[in-house]
Amino acid sequence: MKERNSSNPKKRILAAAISLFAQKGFAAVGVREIAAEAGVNIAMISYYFEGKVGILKEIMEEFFRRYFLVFEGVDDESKTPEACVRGLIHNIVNFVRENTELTMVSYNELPLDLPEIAELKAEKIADMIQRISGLVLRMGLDPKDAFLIAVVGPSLISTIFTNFRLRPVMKHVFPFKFDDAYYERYAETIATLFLHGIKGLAEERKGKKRSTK
Amino acid sequence: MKERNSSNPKKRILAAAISLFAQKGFAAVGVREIAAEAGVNIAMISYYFEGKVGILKEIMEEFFRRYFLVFEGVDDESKTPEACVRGLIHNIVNFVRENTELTMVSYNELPLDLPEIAELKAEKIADMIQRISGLVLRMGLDPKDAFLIAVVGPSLISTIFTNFRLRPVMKHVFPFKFDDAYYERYAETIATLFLHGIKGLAEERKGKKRSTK
Amino acid sequence: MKERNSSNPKKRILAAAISLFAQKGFAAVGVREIAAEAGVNIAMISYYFEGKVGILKEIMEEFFRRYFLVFEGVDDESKTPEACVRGLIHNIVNFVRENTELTMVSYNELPLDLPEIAELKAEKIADMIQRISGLVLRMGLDPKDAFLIAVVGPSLISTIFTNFRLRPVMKHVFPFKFDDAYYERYAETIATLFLHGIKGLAEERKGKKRSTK
Amino acid sequence: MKERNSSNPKKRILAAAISLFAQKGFAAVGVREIAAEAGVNIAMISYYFEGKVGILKEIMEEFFRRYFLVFEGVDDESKTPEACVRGLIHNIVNFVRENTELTMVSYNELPLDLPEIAELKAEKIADMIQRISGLVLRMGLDPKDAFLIAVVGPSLISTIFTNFRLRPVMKHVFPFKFDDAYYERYAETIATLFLHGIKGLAEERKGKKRSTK
DNA sequence: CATGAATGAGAATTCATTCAT
DNA sequence: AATGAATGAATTCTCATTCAT
Repeated sequence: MKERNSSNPKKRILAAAISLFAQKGFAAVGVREIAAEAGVNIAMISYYFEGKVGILKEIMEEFFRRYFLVFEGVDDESKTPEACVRGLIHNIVNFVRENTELTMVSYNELPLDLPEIAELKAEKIADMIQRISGLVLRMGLDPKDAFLIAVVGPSLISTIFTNFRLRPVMKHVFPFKFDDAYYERYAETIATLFLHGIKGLAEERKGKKRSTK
Repeated sequence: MKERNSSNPKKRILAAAISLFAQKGFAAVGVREIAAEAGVNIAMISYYFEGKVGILKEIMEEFFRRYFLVFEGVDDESKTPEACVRGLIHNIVNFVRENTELTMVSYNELPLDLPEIAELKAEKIADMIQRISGLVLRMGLDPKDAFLIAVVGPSLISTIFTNFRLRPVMKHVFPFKFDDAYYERYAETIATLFLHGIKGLAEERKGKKRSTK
Repeated sequence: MKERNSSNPKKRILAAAISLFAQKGFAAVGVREIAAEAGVNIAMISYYFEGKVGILKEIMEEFFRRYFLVFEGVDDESKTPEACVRGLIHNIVNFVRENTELTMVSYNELPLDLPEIAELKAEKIADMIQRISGLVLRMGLDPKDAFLIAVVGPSLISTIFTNFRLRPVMKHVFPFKFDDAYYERYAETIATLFLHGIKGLAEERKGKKRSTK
Repeated sequence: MKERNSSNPKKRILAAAISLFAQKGFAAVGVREIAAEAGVNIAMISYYFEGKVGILKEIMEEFFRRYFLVFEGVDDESKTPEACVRGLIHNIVNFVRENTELTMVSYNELPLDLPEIAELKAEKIADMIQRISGLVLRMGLDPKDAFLIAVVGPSLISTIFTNFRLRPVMKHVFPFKFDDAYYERYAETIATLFLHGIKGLAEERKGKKRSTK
């Protein structure tokens, strides 16, 4: 992903930081460590990023920039809702697969209180929620039912992200081969899980409405 | 939960640390900050916990100790599998609700590479997986299908935990009142979501088996 | 020597301190370490010795008290000077052998600037020099020749003490068995070395005096 | 020796450390004290030496580097053994005179157990013993008699080193003027002492051999 | 652009000592 | 006589940043 051996020092710093942040968390990594890993002088970090948090900002912006692309073109009117959801899930799985460390850095830091990035986070999160909600709507849930949307959307995302997030501690317990076949089957499985789940929710909802009439 | 105004200094340190770690992450919190928040001398941290990581260790051990209790008595033979799962989900939601910060500290640090707690994590994770898997089995999935179990179990847990984990950034977007009614409905909702989802997976599985015969 | 398993806590502290100071030097040993080694509560050190330096003071006083006994009764008029010197050297070797750690602690700290024990050191050193000088005199050197006495006395002492002092680093280079036979031969050897050396000095001295007449 | 007012911060740190270590011992000196004495920022100590023991390592390496030079060219075949020994003793006395603090720091720390420098010490000691032994051999002792060599060599060295080592506590007792004349006479005196002593040992040895035949 | 040196604040930890019990 | 808790200062070391070159 990020070229670690690039001749571009800024890219090397970014690549080193992503790798180290993903492994240890932002706060636990020092600039000296990043500079050493990137093969760059320490002063270059302030020069290019105006400090350590500057790196994190660029990382998170890059993450959301790429992440949002996943939602482009998914909501295709010509396809059935089910096909849309299956396609989206495949795309997200593939996205995280191809941007694992970038995603983990951003996802791990999301709930932590770091004043310097609070604004950035708020802005991106609002954007993100809007996109995922739009899609869940198409899957048969009543648009007026914000609650279900607010439950199902994050549940789907957290399911996928957490699969990667806890990989380091889980891999010793679940000895799967994480190859193309695994991810193909994984995406299919959670698509089935959520599509049936959503259908169940929608039916139950209808039943309730009728009974309350 | 943890008494912040306890006369017991060790408990005060633990309470202060849990709160600060949950807010900023373990690495971003200093011992001076903890000591100040707990109203104790800095040296007391080494005295009681033998260093900063000692606090985290006790926190994680306490988390898992309490967390494992949730699974006790859930697998009741006299109840239907559906009732068991609904009960478990309620219990987990209530557990996280009552131990939010404790849970978040442990859950946030889980994927981060902190050598001093690697062993502790590995041990607890293995235990945890075993318990959750046992329950998923009862819900109608074929015991031989380790893959589905390895997908559904973590998906359920991550859904609940992430609901709390991303609360700080989400609360501005979803302006619900997080009261008893909310949590009641939340637990019911994801119970329905997963029960229908699992049923869907089980049926699809049967269909495949038959077609491959 | 010092009973490590004594029921007397003060003696246990002293024994532990002597051992640790001898190994690492006074400044490098902490009171907690001493207390742990002695199996005693930390507060007992202040209670019995009024602080860490108090232990060192008692150690040095004990060392000099025992060391001075070696010189008692050595200067026997009925024996030849040579016999006196040989006897003294044997006694010193045996003394250091039986009080190795006690001696090393005191001897190692001797040149270091520790204000609290400066007075103690000055007092004991003056006493010590007087005793050794008296003996060197009997060995044939002119009493008026303070210079020779000031050279030979310390040379003899430093030879013996350093043999023990550098034992830890030397033992890998000189693989002797440090048994009774070794020490017997060692004492004989340096007695011969110094007796012949002193005789040589005395003769040269006479020659010079004559030539300057 | 070490320029204390050098513009080179590393040299200033080294000079300050040597002076303070010689006075109080390695363990009793803090890095803050060294930094203050050297007029540099505390962080520079880690920057240049990677910690406090790093300073000691460089000091000891520098000591041995210089000390070994003293033995170069001493073993001159064209001179009598006596002349060689007298020359060596002069050289050692002059060396310690010109490198007093450097020597004292190294010599004082030699027997103390400091794990970080254990390897360095072992290596240098082995080297040192070899050099001194080679010279003692030339003085008439039987090369097969390792015991005598192991006694006489260290005795000579410890005599000279201890003369400097105990200077601080001795100077009040022996009110000599420590000028060129003193050191000249001092070197001559111990040369005579050891040359006659060794001759005595060699003769006695021969006598024993004959009597055992 | 890039570097090595330098800074001052802050990190975690340990120190010897004292206190109430 | 003895303890465990507690203190405040001091320990070494590392932090992110900046500067002159």
